Amino acid sequence: MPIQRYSRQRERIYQVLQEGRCHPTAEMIYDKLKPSMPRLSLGTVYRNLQQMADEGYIRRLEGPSARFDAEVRPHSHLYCRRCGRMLDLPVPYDEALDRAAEESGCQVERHELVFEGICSACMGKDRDQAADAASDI
Amino acid sequence: MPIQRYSRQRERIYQVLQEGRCHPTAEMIYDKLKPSMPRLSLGTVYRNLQQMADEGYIRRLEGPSARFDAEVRPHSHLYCRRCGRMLDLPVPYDEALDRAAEESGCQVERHELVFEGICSACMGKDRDQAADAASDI
DNA sequence: TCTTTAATAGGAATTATTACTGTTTAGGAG
DNA sequence: CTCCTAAACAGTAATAATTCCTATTAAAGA
Repeated sequence: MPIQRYSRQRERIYQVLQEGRCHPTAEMIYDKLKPSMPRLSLGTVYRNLQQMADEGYIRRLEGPSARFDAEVRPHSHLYCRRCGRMLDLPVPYDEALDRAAEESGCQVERHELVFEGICSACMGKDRDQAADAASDI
Repeated sequence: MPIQRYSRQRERIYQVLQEGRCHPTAEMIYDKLKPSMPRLSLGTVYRNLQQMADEGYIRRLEGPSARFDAEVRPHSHLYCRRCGRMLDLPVPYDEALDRAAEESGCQVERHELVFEGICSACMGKDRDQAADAASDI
């Protein structure tokens, strides 16, 4: 995991993530490691998770803060990583997905489908300023 | 919208949600209404959004706090509303969904599929204590 | 071993959200 | 129409989640 430098803390954090299948929060990881690493700080956990997520070694689930929608009917969303907006997408709700998920013994009421990418508006801007294409917002 | 009682504040909050297609955060709604409702408080916005979401008049997107996963390969999740856990689900990643989403002119890199329901473990508990079935945790 | 600088610890600061308390008001009874 | 009561509000305090800041520690190349 060649991020920049090896660190005991990051290694242990990654271990915790690999061991349990529970998608722990930063705080859960902190609590788990604290006993064996008394000097560990919560900031370190957050920083390393962020870093590993940026590098693609782990995945970060869910967005930053809750958002709301007046449209109750299920529909999917696009999170534009360029402008940060959350847009509606006309991808139809596929109930078959729910039934497929229930194969594993759970009971599904609904699902949320969030795409990540660049919205059409931002794609347009890109075309105008092709020089920016390499920049990493 | 027969929640309990009519309130000007709730009406206006709902209006904002219907007008803009931007899935505003609670604070964005507050900022938008504050000029015309100088005594509006942020707590009122949060409370009414929560209330309307509970009643099903609006939808709340995204979960409570960020979680992390050591599994980088795309896979879907089940949020169990009973025990609050986020579990992996063996529903295969469907790249066709990304292509379908791009019909609208955006560029999609990946998607996140989160199911909501009751996990198999909690389903088991239900069977044991059928009396609780009616309770609303 | 020494040096350089990324990474850490610890705590302060920020942001998002909920909870609490006293005041206002919707809406039904008289 | 006026009065009453509980629901909803405003304002503020409290909590939770996350990031930022500064001095210190330590990885790893010379």
